[in-house]
Amino acid sequence: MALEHAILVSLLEQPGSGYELARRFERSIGRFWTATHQQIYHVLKRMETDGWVTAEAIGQGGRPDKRSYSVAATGRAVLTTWLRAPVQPEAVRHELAVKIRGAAFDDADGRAALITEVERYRATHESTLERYLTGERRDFPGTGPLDTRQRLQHVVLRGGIAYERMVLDWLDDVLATLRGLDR
Amino acid sequence: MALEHAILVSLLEQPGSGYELARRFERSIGRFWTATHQQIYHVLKRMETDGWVTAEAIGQGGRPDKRSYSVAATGRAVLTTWLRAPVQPEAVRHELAVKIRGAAFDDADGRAALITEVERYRATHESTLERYLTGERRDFPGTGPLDTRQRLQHVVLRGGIAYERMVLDWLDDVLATLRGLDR
DNA sequence: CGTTGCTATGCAACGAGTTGCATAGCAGGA
DNA sequence: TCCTGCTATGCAACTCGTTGCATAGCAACG
Repeated sequence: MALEHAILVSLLEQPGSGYELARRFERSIGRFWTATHQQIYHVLKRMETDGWVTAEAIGQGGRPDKRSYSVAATGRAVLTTWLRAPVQPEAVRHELAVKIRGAAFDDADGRAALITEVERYRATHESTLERYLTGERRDFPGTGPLDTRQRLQHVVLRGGIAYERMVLDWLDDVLATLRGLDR
Repeated sequence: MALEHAILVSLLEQPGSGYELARRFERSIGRFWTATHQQIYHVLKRMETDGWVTAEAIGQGGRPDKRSYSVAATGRAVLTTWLRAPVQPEAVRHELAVKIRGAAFDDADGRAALITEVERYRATHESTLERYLTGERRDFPGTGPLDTRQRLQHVVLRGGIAYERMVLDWLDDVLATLRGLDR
């Protein structure tokens, strides 16, 4: 429903091929909107048919052609309309929370396994936070004024950083709680 | 893939009908796993066929029968296996973040509309936080010891509270940033 | 020289989840 | 009395998204 719009924003920031978009979704955009390359190719095809984007084939010698996409006037209009529409409430899916409540119906062994899992999970969030902070130091060193686009990118990144810090604090709380149960 | 497990946890906490489950998903469980009544009825049927849950028909005079579900031994075993499996990384879908980055490609009018939207969005999160805090005061007043289930429910609720507080802080940051652009 | 991995795109099949609609009786308010 | 809303379940059609697989050439490593 909204992958189209995430793609439009990404292509406005920088035109590119489906493959390049897929890589951006693994990095920058993927912080707040995930998508596989399949889904991206599929949606790009439809967007091209509907005239939201235009494609330019770029030959590259031996390799298969690259199709570089840019946003067309129709796509820009669609995006503007969407931007002014109400924000839909997010569909929350937090598997770990389900597991924690489920741990009440498992034994001490199961809870020990969950503690190990939470520690592993915590480590991935810790490295995510590191990555965000590295990116922030690189892109927003605080020297010189920022334009509109950069200021908006920065505030979204700050959201990601705040989220990761909150998660890490909560996971410490979870670990302390789990460890306090079987003792 | 994991709605089954959320249902199993909810039914272990308290057996009930599809309708009752749907209402729980609007309230308690829905904090970290959303589902419509359609999806719940569908999955319950399959779980019954697979022997994960058993249903008991409860006649209610004139009204259609209620089918109250309980977790069977197979279902408990399935849940235990799942609880010990690695936690899958969450698929993030944060529409507002896409809109904020997209606002760089809209004009001042569009950004003014976005500010209004963010304010409305902020108000819904504020009332969500209020609801959580009210529930916390009611269910965990701090008098007397808690059993395992309650302690786990409380730590999940604390996660929800921390999340809402983080969101509110971030939305203030977003509003300040948006207001700083066109001035 | 073979294996691995990267760029680059795509099909086919499936599973997950939403939306609209339908039924049916009861309770309560305008 | 009519309308709204709640309990209680379900079908049908659709969209969204994932998974597995396939192709194809090139570069780098051992």
